[in-house]
Amino acid sequence: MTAIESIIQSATAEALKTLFGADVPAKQITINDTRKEFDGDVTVVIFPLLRFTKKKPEESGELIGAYLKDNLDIVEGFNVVKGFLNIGLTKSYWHGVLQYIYDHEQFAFGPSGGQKIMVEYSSPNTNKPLHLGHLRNNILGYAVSGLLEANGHEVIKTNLINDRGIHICKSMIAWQKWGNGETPASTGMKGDHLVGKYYVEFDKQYKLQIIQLVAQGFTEAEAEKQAPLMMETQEMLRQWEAGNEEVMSLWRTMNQWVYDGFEETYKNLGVSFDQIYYESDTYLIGKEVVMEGLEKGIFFKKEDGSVWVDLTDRGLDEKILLRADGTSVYITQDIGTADKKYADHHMDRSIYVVGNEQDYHFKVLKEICLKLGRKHAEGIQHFSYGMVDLPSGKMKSREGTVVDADDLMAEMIETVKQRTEELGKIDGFTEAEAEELFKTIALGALKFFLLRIEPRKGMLFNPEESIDFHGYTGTFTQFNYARIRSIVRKFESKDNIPDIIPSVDWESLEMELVQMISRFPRMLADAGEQLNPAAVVDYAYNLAKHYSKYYAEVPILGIQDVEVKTFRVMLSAVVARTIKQAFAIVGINVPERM
RNA sequence: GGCCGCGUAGUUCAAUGGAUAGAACAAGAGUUUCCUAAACUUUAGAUGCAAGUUCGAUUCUUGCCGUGGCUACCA
Repeated sequence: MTAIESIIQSATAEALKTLFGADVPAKQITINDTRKEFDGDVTVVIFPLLRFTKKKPEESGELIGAYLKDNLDIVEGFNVVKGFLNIGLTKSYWHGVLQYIYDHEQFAFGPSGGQKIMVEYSSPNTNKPLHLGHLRNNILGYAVSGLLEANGHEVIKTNLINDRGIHICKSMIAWQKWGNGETPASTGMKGDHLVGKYYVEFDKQYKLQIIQLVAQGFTEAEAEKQAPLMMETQEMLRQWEAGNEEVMSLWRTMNQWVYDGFEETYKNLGVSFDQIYYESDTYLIGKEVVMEGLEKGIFFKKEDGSVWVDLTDRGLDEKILLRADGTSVYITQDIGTADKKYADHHMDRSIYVVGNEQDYHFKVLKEICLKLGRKHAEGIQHFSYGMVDLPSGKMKSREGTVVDADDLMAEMIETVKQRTEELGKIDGFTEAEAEELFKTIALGALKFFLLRIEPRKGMLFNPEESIDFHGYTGTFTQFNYARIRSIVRKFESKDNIPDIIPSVDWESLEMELVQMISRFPRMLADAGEQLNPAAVVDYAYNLAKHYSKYYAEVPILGIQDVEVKTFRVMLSAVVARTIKQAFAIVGINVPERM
């Protein structure tokens, strides 16, 4: 089905050619949806065309409008307001659109055969559990992946686990000293939380040592370096790099606890990965690449033996790639991982879902890969999103204001349960069905809340608002889906839904709904191009909102006329399908009853 | 200091350079013999400041003010 936009664009270009002898590329012609307060369905913006028509806006509009009416049988009429040519399309055109959409369930999705795109998201450290910030990352990463798939791209979802380095050694040291052999099994604690507990314990004890040392006359900086705990941790890191079996064994054990914990969280969240990379596997590749660059003279060595890259010609600074002692820094492993990812998949693009605090890091990474002449360099794209703040301010682990991901999900489910029971919404549900409903609503609320804001922007997470069920929420959208399903079930219990949508007169709300649905493909394409799941969520909500008004004002099953009733049910079914599809793309489920 | 973002109703968010800047929450006033009231209707309320480009600027440019991030041999 050709989009109405391009039909009008081409015809307008044709009109300009015929009437004024002007060659204007069809795509340059601006087409808008006609604003509600004017008559018409689509609008051609005439102002930019005046230099071709050499006439006043009104006159130009009239001439082009007349041409379109004469040459396009789907044009029923037109009017010109200032520089805007509003075009009304025939009823039979819209009826045909609706029938087409009804028949083609996948009408909004892009054709397959797009690019091969890797999306890396989540990428946690293994020293503590996931928190609210990770939640935004995971939900965005999953949604962006779905959005790209919906646009016909092949997506490889990956997770790069940051499983080595000083942070995990801190948890290990603390567990050795004060853990008393605790395990997830012995404590009943989720593995990631158990390891996180010892990370916190380390920090506590470490601070005490610093205070003591400062009291003994050391400066703060000296104390931080010389605290026995820190010395021990650094020694452990050296032993890890040397492959000390005892250390490796503890490392493997504790990391496994964390992986098991993460897996549970991912499962509850409903996100997944096609491949998991571990930094412990890739950081050595990074070192090799750096040495390669050094040999080729792309990088240089300083007197102390550290290796650097000079990016001043690209407007950036010099950046260290290997420490003087030969150990790698953060970007070292990223260079290696980028190589490995490409060797594994040969993708066209590689998207990194990482917070905007690392904007500079990814600029540097891309420049380095470019300097190295890597084929994958151009395809590196940092999907940068803003931080999540709380009403009380920034989340700070030191001040214990971090919102834990598992706790948050559990609390939201509990709130949904209470509210749902109060409203008597689960009469006739089995216990399993009820549990599933609570989860669908709670996670829908959470995901909608995190996705509704444009990724680039920082966001405020207000716990009370996030679990609000009214207004601009996932719950409202789900509710309208469930209402439609209820109607369709009732209709189907008595009548069959035909293949052909009855041709009846439309209410204005029905016309609005059809037009909204017809914009689904364009919305998906735009959102996919801009990597903006917020647009998808916004679309689904708006469709639900319009339907809600329709539902309140227009009787559906209550109407006598069978044709009208059937039409309304079929239109409703298409609305429901669209809401479900839009939500599914960004990872939100919908309930059949609620 | 330098670099990169962001400033829109009381609040949280929208608006490919297009018409009278949209929602939601909160506040006020209403709606249920009828398909799920987790609903609907309705009132009031906003582009930080100053220039510039343009037929037209919330959008693009510059300056100022405010705010956040980066500016680690942390990740």
